[in-house]
Amino acid sequence: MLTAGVAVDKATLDFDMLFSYLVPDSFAAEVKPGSIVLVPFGRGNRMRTGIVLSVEDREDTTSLKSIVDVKNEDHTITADALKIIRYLKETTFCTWYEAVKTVIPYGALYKIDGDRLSKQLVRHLQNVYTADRDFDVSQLKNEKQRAVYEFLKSGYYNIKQIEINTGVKKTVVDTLVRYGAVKCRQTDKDTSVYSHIEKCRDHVALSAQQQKVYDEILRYNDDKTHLVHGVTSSGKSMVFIKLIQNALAQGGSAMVLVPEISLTPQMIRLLKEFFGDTVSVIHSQLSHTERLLQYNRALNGQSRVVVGTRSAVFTPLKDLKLIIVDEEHEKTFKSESAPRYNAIRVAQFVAKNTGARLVLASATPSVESYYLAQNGFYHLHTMPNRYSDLPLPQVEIIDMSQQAMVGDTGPVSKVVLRYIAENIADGKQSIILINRRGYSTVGICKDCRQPIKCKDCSVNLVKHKKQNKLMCHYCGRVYPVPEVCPECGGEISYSGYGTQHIEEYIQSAVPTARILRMDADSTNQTQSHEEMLEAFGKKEYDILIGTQMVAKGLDFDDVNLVVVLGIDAMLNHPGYNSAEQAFNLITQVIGRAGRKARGAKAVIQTYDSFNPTINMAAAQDYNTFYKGEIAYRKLNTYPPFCTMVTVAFTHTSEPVAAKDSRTFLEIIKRISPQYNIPLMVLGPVPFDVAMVSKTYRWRLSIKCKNNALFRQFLNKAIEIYLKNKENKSSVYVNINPMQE
DNA sequence: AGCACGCCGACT
DNA sequence: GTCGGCGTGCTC
Repeated sequence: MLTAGVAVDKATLDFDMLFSYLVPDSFAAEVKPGSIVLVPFGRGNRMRTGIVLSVEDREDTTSLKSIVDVKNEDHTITADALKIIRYLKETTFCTWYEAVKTVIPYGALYKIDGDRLSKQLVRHLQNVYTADRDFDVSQLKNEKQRAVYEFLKSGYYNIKQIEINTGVKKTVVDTLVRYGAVKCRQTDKDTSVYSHIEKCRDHVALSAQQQKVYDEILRYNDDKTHLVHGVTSSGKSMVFIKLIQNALAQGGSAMVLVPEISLTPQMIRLLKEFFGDTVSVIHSQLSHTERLLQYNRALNGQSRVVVGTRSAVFTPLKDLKLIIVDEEHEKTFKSESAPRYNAIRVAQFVAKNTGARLVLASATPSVESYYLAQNGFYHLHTMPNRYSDLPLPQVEIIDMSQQAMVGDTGPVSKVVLRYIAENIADGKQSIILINRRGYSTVGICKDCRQPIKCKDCSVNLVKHKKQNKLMCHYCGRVYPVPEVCPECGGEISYSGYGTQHIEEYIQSAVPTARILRMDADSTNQTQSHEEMLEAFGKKEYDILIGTQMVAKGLDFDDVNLVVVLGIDAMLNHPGYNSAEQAFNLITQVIGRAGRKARGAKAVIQTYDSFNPTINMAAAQDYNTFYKGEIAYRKLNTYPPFCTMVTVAFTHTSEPVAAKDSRTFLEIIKRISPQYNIPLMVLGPVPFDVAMVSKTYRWRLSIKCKNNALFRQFLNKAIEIYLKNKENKSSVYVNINPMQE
């Protein structure tokens, strides 16, 4: 009898497996790996969706339930996709269904409707409009019609784009179509803001430095990863373009992974300009429809270039020849929810499977990548000079305790305020980095000295002035601003500076400044991040104030001053890699200045002016930083000299989470001798933020060598833990987490 | 995660 | 006697 191995929805780690179901004869032709099926599940035989991962003929089929309904999308799981699903399951300790849903754009397309799977409303097509140039404009009746007609002369746009740009409703467009003034056609739905950019460039002129790196990368035909270490503004992007051209010329395709789509508009624009509509933009915000569309475009060879965030690594491009990971040090390439994969590791797996070249690039490579490159595991390519041969900005470190001694106690020192004013007077722009959003970062009672905390999370609430609310940055819960201390009735004093407060402070010190604030709160109001960056690029603002999102990959000609505020908190953050994170952030943001002109300046404010990390970042001295950091990692056995594995235990009761984590430690102690693997276990300890959304979190940190035997050992320990019903906490595993 | 089973106290 | 609260165990 024909049976299917099915990954079932809502299975949890403690009973996850591929469940075998009978394939009824009526479905025999339809059921294959990749099929979406409806299966009875559990005692109540309630219907659940599942995805078929394997089909086999079996003798003994007694006690198997049968598949009730089947749907096949217009794609099935490719052999490569199946490999990736197994890879995720094997290396990230996730469930089968989590792995499948991540790799393939399924799930929300069908809903359970009795004993049937029914397709939800899915639209692949949309109407786009353009002006008919042969139409006699004098026939148009009014101003609105003329405005729409003029706008549509520049290309094809959908209704939403027309509305945004002309302020006109659909009826006007319909009227124009009836007149014959505007032509309408149906196209694949692509809501990307970049969809209208057409191919307009072809020729790439490389500098000697760029050409050398390009040639070197192509010279090797082994399967080693390449690492390009190029200073900020060294012109890495054009090397990428030429590499992609090379891949396409061989009939292949290419993938570009970036940390965050909305913050890399310049990279996307560049790709669109060179490769036009063969480019697909993929990110986690896509709707299921769009994701499926892009997936199929890749599968059938319509898109040859994919640019996207970490999930784009799963795109099934045909004849993949090249994967580029830009800003490879960024922590967004690591997923912090299940499946907790690292897109760079997945890219290496994909590259190995497909024979594609993998190129990682950064001005500040992760310590791990650089170590591997230094030791011959990666090919290392360096670009030490800026493209324009302009010098890096001159960096000044301002000691805030010294400033305080001379009576300068503001959050932004008087020197910096003067630089800002001077820079505006010169017609130049400034970027100010303050890595905390909100207004005041802490409210403390003057009587009982207790900070005001979230009721559901163990973190201090942040005051947001514009909304006049206290907000929890962990769970998002919003509180009214209390008149007095909720504990003792004392007076509350708010302190600590977030982006909103700095914006207000600088505005009052430099009243004429046109300030743009960009952080997680500023996005969903009137402008998207893309639009904000575009407005700043058009010099509609003098100053860009923001969190770390202003540090990434931006390329503006007229930024001649960069200011780094509040970096001390980041350096003091617990975790073995806090120095690396701070070094990268400072170096990257300093690199935003002086990209097209001389005399650029950067300022770092700190209470710790002798801090070596700050000084090395100020000197843009990656190599010295790396040497110190790698020595520290080796001495203390931190990555890359081991793998850090967090095993987390979560429960609504803190003592239970604590007890269960201790129980797990005992299990590890008991069974590890049988495996004979090197291990170092730290903890259990509560997480740095012990409670999030009413759930307490404890963890063990294991230093190990992450190989198949270790994963087998850890799976065994988890199995023993879950088998004992006295253990109540949920457990999850995170391999090399980015924080904690 | 659900869901059903079953053991217990409470109540017409 | 039976209704339902929640602890427990199972899911092809």
